[in-house]
Amino acid sequence: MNQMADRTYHHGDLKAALLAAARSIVEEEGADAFTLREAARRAGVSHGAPAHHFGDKTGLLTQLAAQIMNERVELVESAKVAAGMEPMDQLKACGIAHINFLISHPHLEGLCWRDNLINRSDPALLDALHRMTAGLIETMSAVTGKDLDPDKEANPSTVLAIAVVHGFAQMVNERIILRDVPDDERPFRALAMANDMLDLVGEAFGTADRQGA
Amino acid sequence: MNQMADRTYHHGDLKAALLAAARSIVEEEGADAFTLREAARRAGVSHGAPAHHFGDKTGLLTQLAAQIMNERVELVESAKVAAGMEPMDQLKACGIAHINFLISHPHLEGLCWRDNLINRSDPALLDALHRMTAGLIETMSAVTGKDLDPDKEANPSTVLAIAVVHGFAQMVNERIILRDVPDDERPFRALAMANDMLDLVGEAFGTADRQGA
DNA sequence: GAATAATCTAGACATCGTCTAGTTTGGAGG
DNA sequence: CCTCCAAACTAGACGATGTCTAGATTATTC
Repeated sequence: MNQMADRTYHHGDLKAALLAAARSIVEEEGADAFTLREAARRAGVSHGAPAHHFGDKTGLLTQLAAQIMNERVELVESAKVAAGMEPMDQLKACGIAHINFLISHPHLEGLCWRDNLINRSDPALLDALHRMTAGLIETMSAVTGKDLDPDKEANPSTVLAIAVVHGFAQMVNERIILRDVPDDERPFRALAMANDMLDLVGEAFGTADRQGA
Repeated sequence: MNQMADRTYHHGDLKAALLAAARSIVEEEGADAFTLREAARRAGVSHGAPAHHFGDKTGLLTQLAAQIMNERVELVESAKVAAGMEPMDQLKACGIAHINFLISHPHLEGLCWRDNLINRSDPALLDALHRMTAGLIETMSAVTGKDLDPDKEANPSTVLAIAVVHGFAQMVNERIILRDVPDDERPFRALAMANDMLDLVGEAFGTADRQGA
């Protein structure tokens, strides 16, 4: 083929190139628009090449999803550190950081929950998910004053926190709210709205430790 | 073909048969598993037949999605009526009804937000969505004592309510919580957890007229 | 420097959505 | 009752996709 004339038979770092191609496809056109053949085309290799590095389509997208999840966890952790020492400030910063990521990369986020496209049982993915919840529960322990088990997520406060963040992001991304706001204004408006909402939730957490667990 | 021997050339009510087939496919195997050809197979017609009634794949799934959305709205409205006159009771009943539907039919729910599979701008779909938010805002007006505009969704309380419900359902369906609970026990456990969570949220609404609900 | 493993190509196959041309049937108007 | 038209349906084709297989090319190791 012509397009491959200017490279050697062996690509060199095809694995990374395919992941990058996949990321741009998913980010621009959504997870459903991704095809192995298009990724191969963008990397300048034949349609069969990806199989050698990732096995199949699911394998490639699973690695991409793990990459994305870890990026998100790190962004949230940074925001938490930057928020100072006050637990409630940290919690809110985490919430805003999550929402900011989710509405900034809706398609990448969407990939991470698609059972038919990725392997949700992949160790790297489970690990990233665990890091995410553990970090939140740690913060939540400080806020409520209770010593919550980082390996157990099932207390009402923690569940509420995750639900609010994910639900809000979904509402923005699915255009359930802010439907008519121009695109360049949406992130700002969404974050402002998230701010108001999280303040409201904060009142619930303030009362949480008065009741039994 | 053999399977079509026992019916006339004209099916009679192919449109309904295809919608029913589509529903069972989506419900059992998820929206991604749906194919026009399989739906046609289940209805006992050729693979080209669906086009005449729905145009294309998106057309069929869009009609199915509208059907599902309307079912959900009606279930929630029933629950609200059954909850009595107390606004806070009504609000909680709505939340539980939403969550109950969402975790009972995760795949059907999933279909309703898939941009690549359905036409989110379809009038019937938009109408169902509007009915859903309007009903909630009505209830929310009674709870907060404020006269909220049913055509505007953007006040913190309402946003929080929708976010919590959708977020919680997503957490259950995506196995972020209750991952190791056996399937037959999950709905019960999930609803109990939803109950606790919604009680917590109730405090955030600052209901002055709340009386030991 | 040769043997072996890794990497990549190229073609095949089944399946999918959609298009087109042709066949069957129900029903309206005479 | 008959004719004729439009709606309903069939059947084959096309391009695209994921995956498999056999073979070609290159890196690496001994």
